[in-house]
Amino acid sequence: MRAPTLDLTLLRTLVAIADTGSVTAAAKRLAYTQSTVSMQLQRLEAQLSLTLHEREGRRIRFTSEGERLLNHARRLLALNDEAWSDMQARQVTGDLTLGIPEDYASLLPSVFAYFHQLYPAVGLKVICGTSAHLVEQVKAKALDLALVTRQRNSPGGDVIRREPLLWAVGMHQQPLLSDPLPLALYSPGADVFREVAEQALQAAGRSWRVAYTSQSMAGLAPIVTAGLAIVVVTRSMLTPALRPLDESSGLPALPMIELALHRAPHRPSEPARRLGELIREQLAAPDQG
Amino acid sequence: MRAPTLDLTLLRTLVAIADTGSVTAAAKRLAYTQSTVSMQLQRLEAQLSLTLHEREGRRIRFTSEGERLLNHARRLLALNDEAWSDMQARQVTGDLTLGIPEDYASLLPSVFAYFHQLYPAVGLKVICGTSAHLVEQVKAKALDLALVTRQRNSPGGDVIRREPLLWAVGMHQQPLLSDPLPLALYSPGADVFREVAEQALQAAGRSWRVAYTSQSMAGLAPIVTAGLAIVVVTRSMLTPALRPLDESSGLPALPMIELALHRAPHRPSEPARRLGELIREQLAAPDQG
DNA sequence: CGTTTTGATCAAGAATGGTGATATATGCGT
DNA sequence: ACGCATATATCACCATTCTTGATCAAAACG
Repeated sequence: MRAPTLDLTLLRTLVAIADTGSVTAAAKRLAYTQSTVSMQLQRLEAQLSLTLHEREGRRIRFTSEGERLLNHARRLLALNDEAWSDMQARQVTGDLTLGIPEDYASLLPSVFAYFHQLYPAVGLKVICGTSAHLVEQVKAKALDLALVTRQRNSPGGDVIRREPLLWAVGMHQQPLLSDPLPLALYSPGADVFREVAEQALQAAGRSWRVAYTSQSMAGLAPIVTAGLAIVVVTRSMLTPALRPLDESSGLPALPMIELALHRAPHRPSEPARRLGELIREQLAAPDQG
Repeated sequence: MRAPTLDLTLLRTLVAIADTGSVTAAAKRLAYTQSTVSMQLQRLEAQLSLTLHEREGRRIRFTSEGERLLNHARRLLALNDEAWSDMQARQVTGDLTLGIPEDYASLLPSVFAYFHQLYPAVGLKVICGTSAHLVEQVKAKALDLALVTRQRNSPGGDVIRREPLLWAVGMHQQPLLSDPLPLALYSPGADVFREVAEQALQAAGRSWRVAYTSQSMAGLAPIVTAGLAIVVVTRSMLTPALRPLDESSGLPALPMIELALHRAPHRPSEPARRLGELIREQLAAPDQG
């Protein structure tokens, strides 16, 4: 007496029939013939010695046993698919270099951790640089992927996420709304942040001066928290030391910027595809209003 | 490209190999030949294009992929087995009569609910009576099962559970320890409770009188809660209106009684077997100290 | 009504899975 | 070191199972 074991293939067929509502459609979806699906359904019923379906005219109706088995089947298949893709993921090997602007680093550690869990055999290297520079390196195939602020003049890549730009000032400082406005600028979007800010101010009839510049937010932090200038940041770059300014500050609204993922021009390696998908999934959700 | 589906049969042998630590032992357990199990393992590896095991000498070692798949396999098989037995349970049909002493009814409603969930197609009838009477009816095949207090003179049945007997008195009453002790007796154990109580009192050199009798605890409740007599109950029969008396009351300790399940003498019907097993499982745990 | 679509059934061929026999390797005792 | 006992891998063969294309019946549709 051997242990009773369900055939997941048959359960998948059952689910397909339920989803599509017809044997023929299920066959099409599963790339079987109609007769195969018909017989699979019978086989399943025979194995369980149960009646799973009835017909009223042409339409199929599942018995209560059928419905019940469908529940089991869906759970079982979900687990199967998860197991399968997990096992396959462990086979993905190779090396992979991703470029990001230094100031986006805070966005990604959880993604890296998850990626390493899924693909432990992939050697992932991350390098930092300005968006413009990274895009060049991707084109030169020095990088597999780069997650950058989308440049006006290099519109390639897929938009992963839109983020609002904000004016921000040191947490305990009053906004410095003097004229000209003292700006601190840095590089994550290379010139994008600067262009955007200057356009907005110009349109609002404000004058400004670039009081400080730096390669990264880290370099500007002391100046900004000291209240000597205001910066432009994305929402995800806000730290406890920064306070965003809303419309009541009188500063012009800023447009959204786009995070774009650039892929090397040749056919992407499997690891690169996977990481790309993961980044898209993980970063897609928030802030696209 | 068809949806990738694991073969649960192969996963089961994988688990068997892991459990037993050897291909041959796994084959024995699963009633396959050794060669079959060996090939099944290879087939599994081939389907996943993965190496799941290595050998060090004779001993088998699973690779990290193998271990990982084992986790998936165990979960998948657990779900499979649950699904299978659930589906099979729905096929169990028939009628079934269970006898219980009225005062055990409180013990069983959750069991009945669970039973009905598992075996919705079984018509379950419950009848009440004294333990002695129920045992007779089982012998006469008028009942399929009876859960009774085990009688000294009818020792059949399987012991499901042992329960301590307790002296109890109305919640707000002082114990009536007058001499002779006024007892209220009723029938769940037919004469068992009475015999046991009287023996204990006699051994302790106490005198007593049977102040009240009734067919069920319900009939005695007013008298006991009024403080006119003390009763003997099992722990599971305690209600908020009853207060158990411990050794400090000076009453002699009472022995345990046994709950026994009697089955009709002919081969039990499938529903009867199932309910019997369920009762055993559900009632087995507590109070056997 | 005739037409079309859908599902069931059947026979046949292909593919898969299990078995026994056999070869090979490992561990163990003398 | 040698041989024996036990475990595993491999192979060819056979039985069973699975899929398919063809065919038929029944239902929907106009």
